This record gives sequence, structure tokens and C-alpha cells, in this order.
Amino acid sequence: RLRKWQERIRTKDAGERNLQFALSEIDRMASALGVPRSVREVASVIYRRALKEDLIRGRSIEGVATSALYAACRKEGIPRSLEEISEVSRVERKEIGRTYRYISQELGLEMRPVDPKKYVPRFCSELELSEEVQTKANEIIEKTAEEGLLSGKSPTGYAAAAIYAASLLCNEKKTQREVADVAQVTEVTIRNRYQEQIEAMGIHG
Amino acid sequence: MTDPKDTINIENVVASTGIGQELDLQSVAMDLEGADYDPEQFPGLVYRTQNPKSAALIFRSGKIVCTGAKSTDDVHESLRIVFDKLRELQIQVNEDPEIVVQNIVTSADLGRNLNLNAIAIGLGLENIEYEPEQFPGLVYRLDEPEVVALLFGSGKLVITGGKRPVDAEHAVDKIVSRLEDLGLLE
DNA sequence: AGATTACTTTGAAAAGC
DNA sequence: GCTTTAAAAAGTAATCT
Repeated sequence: RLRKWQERIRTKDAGERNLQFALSEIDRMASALGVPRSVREVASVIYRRALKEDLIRGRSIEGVATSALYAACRKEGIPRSLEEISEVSRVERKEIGRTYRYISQELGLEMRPVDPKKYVPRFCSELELSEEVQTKANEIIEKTAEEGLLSGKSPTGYAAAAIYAASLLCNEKKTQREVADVAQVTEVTIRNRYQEQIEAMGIHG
Repeated sequence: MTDPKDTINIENVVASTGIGQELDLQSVAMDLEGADYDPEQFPGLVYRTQNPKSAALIFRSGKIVCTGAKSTDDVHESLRIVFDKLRELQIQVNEDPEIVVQNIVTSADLGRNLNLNAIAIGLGLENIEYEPEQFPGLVYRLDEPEVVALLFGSGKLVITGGKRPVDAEHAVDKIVSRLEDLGLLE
């Protein structure tokens, strides 16, 4: 009677506290990543939906909150890589990726693969590259992706290679190391993607 | 044009069986050369056969899992070797225990490069998983046969989850016809 | 700049935590 | 859920020469 009632209050409070914790975590991570408020709101909605659909059972609140933020960034067209997301979360990259795939499937988010071009403005501005380089990088991505070169390749590495190539073509050279650092990929990946892209573009580097 | 079905290759067969007798894995581990047994880490004892190459997981209950074989014949041959090894240790093993194939992993080649982005959208984002940041393959789950296919940009694929070799053939046929219908093959 | 090794994904069984 | 086993696909990564 009274006991059941108290238990319900306790459960409700615990659930409320957990939700508050998740939302504050989303806020904290979003701030650390510097993404706009709209993204945090989309992430909150995704998190609440996951909660409503009981997808958090067997998973950590932090993991679902982080995945919701990752999904929200993509949905809003300003993707952060799993590498970048994991730097502001206490959940490891592999777990974020798994949880993201799970909630994405269960909630039917129907997320499209990340377009490498979405990384161009942010990476280029971190490298202080001109608008001309950005346009050239986008061109390279567009053309080579049309030829099927993008299949199976990571969007960050693909964007990094195109930016590296564009910086050379526009005489604003950045080293592979510099581009690799902002894109969080290795020089080897940039080298491999770069070779394929310039070959497909008919450019001789 | 080679029929993609002709490119199917069985890469791994997983099967389970049992000798119908409980085992003292500690003593089996002592007497069986090359046996790996670490109950703290895993309850099964690992025994590898060279010809055919496979790994058998032997449990206290007498149940055995065999994996790594390249055909169902190899599974039977590998398990025959395991049964004989156990008999050498004076362990009673049923005449010929039933061997059940649990999973077959195959690879195949569609012979054409694939635009995974277009395929993801064409097959329907709700039916597939394609996260190139995490894995280069597109994951496609079929209902009939009930298998999972991993499609790669090269046109090569992996089919797993099937219990009969024909499951892979049917899966390849379905995948080819769906991609053709969508105009995404070629 | 290679070469090697290793890790990511899929599937299934076993017994136990 | 995890642990272990084997194998393929192709991309990415760490480490060594």
C-alpha cells in the first residue's frame, strides 16, 4: 500500500535523476565539441525515444547519451567522428559505435552514410585553408565518389586526402601530418586515399 | 560472365556434437598433447587438428564444438580424429555421434565493383547497416534464406549464418537479382 | 615508405560467470 | 552480456626496418 507507493516514487525519482544525468552529459559533451544548441536538442529527443523504447536496458546511460549525440550531429549535417566523440565521452569508441548502430536500427533513424564533404569546412578552417581549397576539395570528393571510390572508405580519411590534394593544387600546401592530425587519421590513410583520388581525377602529383 | 554462384567458397564450418560421456578435462588436458585448457578463462578445452585444420572445443559435459574446417566432410574427418584421440585415453565415445552443422561461412565474388552508398539507399536504409567509419562492409540480412551477407566495394562478399551450403547459393541468387532490379549491378 | 601484425564486422555452438 | 574457436572480406592503425 504505502510501501508500494513509496517504491513508485523512488523509482520515478531514480528515473528522473537518470534522465537529468543523461541530458546534462549530452550538454557537457556538446559544449566540449562546440556543436550548436539545435544538435543538443535533437540528441535529447533521440535519447528520450531510446528511453521510451526501453533500449537502455543492458547498456550504460553514458553510452546511449553519447551515441544519441553522435547520431544527432550526423542528422544535423555537422558530423563528429567516433574518434572525436570518444574524446569527450568516458565511453570508449567501440562501445559508442555499437550502441549507435543499435539505437539507430531500433529507432529506425535511417541514417545515411556520412558525406565526406561535411567534414571539409571544419577541417579546412582548423588548418586555416582558403575557400578556394575547400571548393577544390569538395570537387575532388564529388567526382571521385561518383566513380565509386568512396565505397567502404572512412569519411574522415577520404575528406582528409581530398583536402591534402586540394591544398597542393591551390599552392597552400599542408603536410600529410598536419591534415592527419586535424582529421584524426594516419598519414598512411591519407597517402592511400590521395593516390586513388588523384589517379581518378587524372591529376599527376 | 561467370555465375557468381560458381565463385562461392566455403571458408569455415562450425558444428557441434557430443560423445555421450562426461569428461574430466583436467586429466584430458594432461594426457592429450597440444591441448589448451584454462578453465578460468574459458570452460572448454581447445584441441587443434592439423589435417584437416580445425579447432575443437571440448566440454566437461562431453559436448564438442568443431570450427575452422573448410567443408562438412572436413568437419567429420576432424571430429573422427578427435574421437579417436579420446578413445586412446580410454574414454568411451559413442559409435558415431550425431554431428550438427551450426553455421557455414562462405565467400563469393559478384565480379563487379559495388557502389555501397547507392546500394544502402536502394535496398532500404532500414534493412541494412553500412557504417564505413566502423567497417568497410555493408551488412545485409536476408529472410530467406536466413543468412547475413557482408558486401564490399570490390564486389566480393561473405555470407554467414547458413546451415547448408545451398543457403549461400540461394543468398547469392537473391542478392544478384535484387541488385539487378535496382540497376546497381554493373 | 613498405612490410608485418592486428584489430574492426557477420554467424553459431559449447558452459559458466 | 562476456569469455573462446575459426575463417573470409577491406579498411585502418601501430610498430619496425
